[in-house]
Amino acid sequence: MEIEVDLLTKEQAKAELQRLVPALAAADIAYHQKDSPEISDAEYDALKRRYLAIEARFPDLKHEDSPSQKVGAPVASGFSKVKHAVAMMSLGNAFDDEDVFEFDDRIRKFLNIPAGKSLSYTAEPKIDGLSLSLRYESGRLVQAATRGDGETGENVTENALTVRDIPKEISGAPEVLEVRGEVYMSHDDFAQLNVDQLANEDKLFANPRNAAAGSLRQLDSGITKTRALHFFAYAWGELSAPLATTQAAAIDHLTEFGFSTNPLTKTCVNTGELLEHFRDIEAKRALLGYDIDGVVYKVNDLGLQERLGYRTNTPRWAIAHKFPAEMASTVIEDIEIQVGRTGALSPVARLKPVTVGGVVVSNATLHNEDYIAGRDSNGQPIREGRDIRIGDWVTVYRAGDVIPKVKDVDISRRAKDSKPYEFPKKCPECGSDAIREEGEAVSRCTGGLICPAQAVEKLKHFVSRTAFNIEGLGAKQVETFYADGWVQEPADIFTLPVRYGDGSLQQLKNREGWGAKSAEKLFSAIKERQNIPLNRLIFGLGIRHVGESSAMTLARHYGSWPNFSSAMENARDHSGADWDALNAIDGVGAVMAAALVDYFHQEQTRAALDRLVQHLRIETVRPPSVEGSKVVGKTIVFTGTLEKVTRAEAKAKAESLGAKVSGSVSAKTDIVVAGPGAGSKRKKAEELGVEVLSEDEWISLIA
DNA sequence: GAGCCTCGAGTTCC
DNA sequence: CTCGAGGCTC
Repeated sequence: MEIEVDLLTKEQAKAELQRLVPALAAADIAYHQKDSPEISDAEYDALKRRYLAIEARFPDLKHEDSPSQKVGAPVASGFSKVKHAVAMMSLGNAFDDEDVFEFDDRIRKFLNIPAGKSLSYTAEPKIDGLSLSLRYESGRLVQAATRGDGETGENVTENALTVRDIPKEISGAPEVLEVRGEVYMSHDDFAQLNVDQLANEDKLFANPRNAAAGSLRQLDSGITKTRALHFFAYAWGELSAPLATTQAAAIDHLTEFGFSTNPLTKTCVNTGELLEHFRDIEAKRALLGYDIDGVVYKVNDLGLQERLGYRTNTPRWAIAHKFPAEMASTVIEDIEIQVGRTGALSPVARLKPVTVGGVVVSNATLHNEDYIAGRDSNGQPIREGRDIRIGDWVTVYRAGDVIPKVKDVDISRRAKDSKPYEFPKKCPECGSDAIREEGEAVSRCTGGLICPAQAVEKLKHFVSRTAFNIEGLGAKQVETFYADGWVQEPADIFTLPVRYGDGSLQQLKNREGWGAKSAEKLFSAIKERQNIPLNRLIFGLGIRHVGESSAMTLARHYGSWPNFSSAMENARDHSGADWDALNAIDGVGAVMAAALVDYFHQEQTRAALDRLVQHLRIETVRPPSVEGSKVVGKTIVFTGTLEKVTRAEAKAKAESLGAKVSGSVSAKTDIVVAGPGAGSKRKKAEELGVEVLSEDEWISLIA
């Protein structure tokens, strides 16, 4: 008899994983390579489910060749997936000097460093290539992974081994060292490559970055080897021992290990020096021989970096100062309206194709009605109030070097008979009224699920990578399946194999792009996702105002589906204990609470939900298991003046240890941390018998 | 009630 | 990546 996963001790879990990994591997080989399964699908599924459940509960026991790392993928992308031990984050951006000053101010505020006191940074060119994480164990390169979405990348080890700048072995480094940097191609090598491509009648690369990315992601590492790729190291991920105490010294160590590091890396003692170095690099830009798109600034002291920590997607201690974007002129040929999953009507400009920053751009977002009219949401003029019309000549650029945007309109070239663009009052997809609520910027189609555009977009969201992530069922497939009447709502996805059985396999096979293999894969992917973590389910429903992050908050708070759904039902009148509890969750306000509760209460959405959940086994979610933390789940109130750290820092730290930080003392408060000057809150805490700690006591508690 | 910060939703191109 | 809106802090 198996023990419930939830009741396993860590030792038991470890032993069981050791048993499950080879069993699953053997079954995999038997199934895929010998084509003769040795265990039934049901048995295999049960093993795998148990494996994943154990792994989910004890993430640090994750086995190197865990089956969870092999789910789907290999055939679709050709590369296996790699979960980064330390996430590869993106950077915040600065577009002008003012943004750089604000960056410095923010950091000083957070760390409580007065303006007079020196705070040094490193500054280095931001290479326009693709980031790569190299893992060294005992000095040997064991794995190279692309950034991917930051959490999970692709395993490109074979290809990385062919890049000359990447050492295969290093000495003097910590036992485990993940080196991060940028793979890029020089202008000369890029030009030569395109000459060769032309000679071989292969397609040309648009720019060096695409060429580098294309070269590194070759399935045949023999091809990668012929491409002149280079690598600059500038950061690190997992480390078994610290490299240094400052960013600059750590980079020096990377150089000593044998990595190329950028020669224009400089330590600056203030923002003035940062900007000076920025202009210096900008002046040298054209002579470097490789593409850069800005300069990266990082707080030099690694201890301070650690204190600053991370926001959801970016570190607080670094920023990318971008060069001004390249501009181009073109004509707006048409303005079309797209309908999103929430019914939002978004205008998109169809442009006469034009090259901007090495890429041909033919569409640009126009955001909303006001943006076209030349106003921002406060009615303030943008583009000096010039509106955008079909037929206008406009300047476009790629915001952050990615998203095309319309910068300005050339009124002098406007046709005499041109008329202002009239924003539609009806949904172009279903003809329902489009309503713009008072005080809102977007118009929304009122058709709900009657509107095919909304229905399809909701389905796309449901299957998307961050929601149900059903391999083999992407946006394209959802569109055809919807058009064919196969899938109208999420529940239909799970009845697909049942309703059509082998017949649907036959139908799928007859479709273009579908073979027996991919059809089987799709059905097994669907089956696999009948086990779904609560947070992914909540997010996948696509309830307005409930995104990935809020879904996680809710899942952690309620833990299980029965808990969550009954609370939503009980709160249906927007009152009562469950309603109050919902509103009391940190990050949930009245708007989100109403959206959630109404979703469960409204007949249509509720019925679709009931149809869906009967196919699912919803996995419980627990708050982050913060090993050794003594404050998990505790509610902390900080009051008075904190002397060692700032308020923001204390809050971030407490939350990272699984505590909830609140502003006022109540019976639910567990600990009040009181600095000098604490008054009424301290008194109230004492009255309520809540534990009161000094700042020093708090620090030793969490040490 | 204003002002910050974070998140959600929508978007492009390879 | 950007903008707008929601949530929280001051």
